[in-house]
Amino acid sequence: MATIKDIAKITGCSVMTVSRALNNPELVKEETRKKILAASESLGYVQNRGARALVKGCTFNICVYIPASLEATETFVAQTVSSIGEQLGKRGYSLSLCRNVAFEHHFDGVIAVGLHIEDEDEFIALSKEKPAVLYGNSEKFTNWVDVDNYRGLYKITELVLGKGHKKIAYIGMNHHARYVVQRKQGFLDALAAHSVTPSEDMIISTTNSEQAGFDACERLLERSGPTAIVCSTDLIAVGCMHALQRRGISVPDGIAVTGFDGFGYENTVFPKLTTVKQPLYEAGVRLADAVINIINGKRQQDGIYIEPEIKNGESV
Amino acid sequence: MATIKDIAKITGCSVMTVSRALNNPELVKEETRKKILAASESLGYVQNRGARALVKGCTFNICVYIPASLEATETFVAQTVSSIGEQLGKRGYSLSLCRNVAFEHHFDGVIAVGLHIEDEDEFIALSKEKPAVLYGNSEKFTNWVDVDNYRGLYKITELVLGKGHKKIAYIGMNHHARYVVQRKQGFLDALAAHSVTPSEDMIISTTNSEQAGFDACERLLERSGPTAIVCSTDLIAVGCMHALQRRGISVPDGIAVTGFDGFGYENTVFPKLTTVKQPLYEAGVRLADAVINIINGKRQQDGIYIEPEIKNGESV
DNA sequence: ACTATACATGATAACGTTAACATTTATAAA
DNA sequence: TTTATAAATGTTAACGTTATCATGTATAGT
Repeated sequence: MATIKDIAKITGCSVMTVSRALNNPELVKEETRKKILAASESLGYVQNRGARALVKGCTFNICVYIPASLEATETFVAQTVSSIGEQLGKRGYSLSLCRNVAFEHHFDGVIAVGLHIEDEDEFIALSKEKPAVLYGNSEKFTNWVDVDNYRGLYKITELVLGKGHKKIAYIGMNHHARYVVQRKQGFLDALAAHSVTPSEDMIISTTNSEQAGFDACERLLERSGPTAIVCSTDLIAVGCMHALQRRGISVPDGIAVTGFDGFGYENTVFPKLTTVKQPLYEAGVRLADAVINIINGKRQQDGIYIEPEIKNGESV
Repeated sequence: MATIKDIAKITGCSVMTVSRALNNPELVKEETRKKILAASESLGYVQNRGARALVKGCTFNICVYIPASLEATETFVAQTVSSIGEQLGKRGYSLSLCRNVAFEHHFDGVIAVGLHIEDEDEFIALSKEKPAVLYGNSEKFTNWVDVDNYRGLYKITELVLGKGHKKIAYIGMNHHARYVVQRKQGFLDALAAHSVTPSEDMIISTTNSEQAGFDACERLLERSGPTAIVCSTDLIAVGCMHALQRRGISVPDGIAVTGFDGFGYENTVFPKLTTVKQPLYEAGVRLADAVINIINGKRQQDGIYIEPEIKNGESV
């Protein structure tokens, strides 16, 4: 592998001039600079990040932390990681995936994906020492990027309301996470804004699975008579649609159904599910940019909400 | 950040002894070693990979190459990347995602995911200089890891045959990739092994989408009368099932359907789709291990086929 | 006790790069 | 011209680690 020494030898100038020509070209006379750039090109020179990191005191490596409880291959995790990786690559950074809080690598910054609420304080402590960005919103900490789950559900609920529905059920999730609360609140606030009073027995909390959606839907059909079911995830919505189909209730004419996520499942049901698409790609880009910006001395940012878009199917 | 110099100062020995205690503990007297390890622990020492890389002449960074034509967020790509990342992390390596052939980072090895056949030669040339592993099989190159698409389709076709089906249709793909051919061949060979002659008009090639599956199924129903449809992907299978449902043909009693991929869509149809699950997690682990093994001087390996498992639904 | 060997540790230089300061060369001001 | 200033380039040391060679200290064999 060619080094700046090789370039210096060829061009007859010092390594320092070569270093300058490559990193601060404005400090080098045009003639010299051209000569050096040409030599660099012809040798296929690639900067040795290890050496640069050593003297600069940074690593050009970003740690992506994912709690052990989340599978690396889960759609949400995988797509976010891959998107972060792409953006980091573009900006000259590499990525180390960490599955436990004992960080074994040196890194210039951390991105936490799917952080548990219990681990938030520890993460905040870490952020005092290193640039750290959180995927997911937080009240204790401003440095985060998140999909606006509240707005997403608000928007899709408005869409449902716009079709004239008044008896709207909600199938939410029952685990302890901020987005669970926020999605539900988006639903409730949209109803309130349109002066629709939600009835207690039309709001269900369950786990995020097709089966749970199926069961919840059955319960809804037995005890209440909704004309629309707003689901907090696509998996739940898919379960719902099967339950409806099984009873011969057509969608959307009998009952309208909506989802949330847009990971692909929305296309596999008939009719296609109207859902809110999580902009995971954009989230990855924003997360990567956010850490790098902080590393480069930009002030810690305020939380960024990415507004998700509605993906129209034919289920409303 | 603590360095081995700090540890040396505390323990009163030389940096070299510290380095040895951490990397080749058997070369250091137990008493000294314990003292050093304790100091290392208490200082929260983490090895500086940049410095180590510099003197060792390697980077502890692996390049993951994905052609620009593939989205980083595509399920297949994202899950593979994330899984590779996890395994690399475990083994002390970081990862740089590259979207073009001009590698801008130093790296110890490359993993190519979704390499185009046209780019194979270039990749082989690269593999002469650096450890390189290909995801996907190749005839020109032994260093690959792949899901055994042939076996997967062979197995699921046998499953269908085992239920007594003789008139079995196949909906394959029409783009230029080895796995496309291999899946189809798996289907054909399984039929041949059971002395079933495939009829020309029951073999269709189309694109990988729900709509394409739907259309292909309609065509099949009009001109031939299959009792089972083996699909080359889950998306296609899902399209098929909708077409059947639309015509009131029950699955599997009217017509049996199978898929391939297992990315989650198999659970979103009713009845659940019987499919072949691509072991993407395992593939990622094997790919990461393969590069690292080559880096560590193990002989270039022979191609590894990972046998995919059938995931039983209720569609056969 | 005295060498020969194994074991344990230390000193030095090197990896490729850049920061900090030093020097040279060119340009402008007097 | 001379001096002051700016522009361009060079020298040296340092970042944290390990390879290599050198040295010191036990242990065993005679």
